Amino acid sequence: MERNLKRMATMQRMQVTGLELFYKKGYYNTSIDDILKSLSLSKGAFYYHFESKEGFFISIIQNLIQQKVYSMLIEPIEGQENPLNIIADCYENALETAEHNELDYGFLLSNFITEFNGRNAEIMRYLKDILSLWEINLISTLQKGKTDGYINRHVDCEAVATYLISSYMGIRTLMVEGNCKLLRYKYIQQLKGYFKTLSEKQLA
Amino acid sequence: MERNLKRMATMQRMQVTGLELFYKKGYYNTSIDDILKSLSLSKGAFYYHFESKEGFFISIIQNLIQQKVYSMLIEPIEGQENPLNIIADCYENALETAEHNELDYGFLLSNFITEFNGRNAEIMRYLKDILSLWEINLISTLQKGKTDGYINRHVDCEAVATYLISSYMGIRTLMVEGNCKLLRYKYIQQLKGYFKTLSEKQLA
DNA sequence: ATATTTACAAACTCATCAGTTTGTTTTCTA
DNA sequence: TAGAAAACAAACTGATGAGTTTGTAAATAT
Repeated sequence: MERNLKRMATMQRMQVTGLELFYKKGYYNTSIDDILKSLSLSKGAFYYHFESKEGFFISIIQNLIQQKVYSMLIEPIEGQENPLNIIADCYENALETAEHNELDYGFLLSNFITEFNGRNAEIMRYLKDILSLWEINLISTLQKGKTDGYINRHVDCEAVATYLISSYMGIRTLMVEGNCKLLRYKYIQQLKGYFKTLSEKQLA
Repeated sequence: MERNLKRMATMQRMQVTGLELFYKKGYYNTSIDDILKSLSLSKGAFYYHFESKEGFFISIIQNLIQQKVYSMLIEPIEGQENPLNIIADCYENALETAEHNELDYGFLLSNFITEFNGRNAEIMRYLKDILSLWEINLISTLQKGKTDGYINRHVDCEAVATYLISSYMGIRTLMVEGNCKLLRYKYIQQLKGYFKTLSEKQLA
């Protein structure tokens, strides 16, 4: 019993450190040795727990990235109030987190999609699945917003979801350089302006 | 005289093929040998013309990427008409190009910024400069739109420029997977809706 | 025509990396 | 408490990659 716990602990240590380094230096530019060195572990330990570098990364997607995207970007959006307000708050919150250099999992997703596109179809599948999950949830939240009278009935919810995800990824790419705080402010300001066009009671 | 011409031709062949492969497989995941093999050239040829892989890539930025971003995304925006319409057309045009898998240099920029962020400060500087050029041009075009009475005077042009660049990068990231044509349609549709909030004569 | 520079080719160096093998210690089990 | 399985460590393998060295044919200069 105790053994299984230790096993899980070691695996998770590797995954957490692995994700950190993959994020900082990129997957292809990070060696297994880099990860092991920063943990004072050996190759033997790694290949005892994981079958390959690719398998290791897939386990990171499933155990860390997917969960975090869900808890930071998907789950907070569900609610009874005006979805446009909730989404704006959620985005602002996520971008503020990103500002303090903590891991932003929405950005991670976009980062890795960029890195693996055309290079590893297997890993791309897993990443795209998370993206789809996010998209589907946005769409249904927006549609509920229609039913509840917050969003104009002529709005194309799928298009809005696409636009929301793309602009989020884009602003995060921009935030890697320059004044994050200012960028976040500008972005949220424009986002809210955009949301007004979707609102049921459009301003005159 | 003839010699210099040959020199330039060879260098350009390397740069064009290099960019193509760097784009497809990523910088760190593409070896000099990959490029040389597809050109039937040798290491000697490469290191005769370029001092290093990094120097080679910087020359690609300066000779190919910068020029193309300018000619595809910056220069077409200058004009006397309503800048919002021109920008929408320019974006639609660029996204249509991207759909047919031709090189989209705006996307290239965002791609490489993602890849080099935190990994190569030198190259990042060059990439960020191009981004700034784009941004500055967008801002001044939008401001001219104010003067000419196309854009509402309360609009924050810098914020709009940020929003425009970020959403473009984001939508291109999304377009690497799934239905490009549909994505483009949705995106342009929402963009135009957003533009209405910036317009001088707001719809009732 | 000869000497020299240019524009490469080919083979090599040295570091790194994913994955293997073998050996050792710790922990659980019977 | 012996033995077996688990959880590693350490050294190795084979491939690849950036950059170097050496050699050579053709173009150019003198």
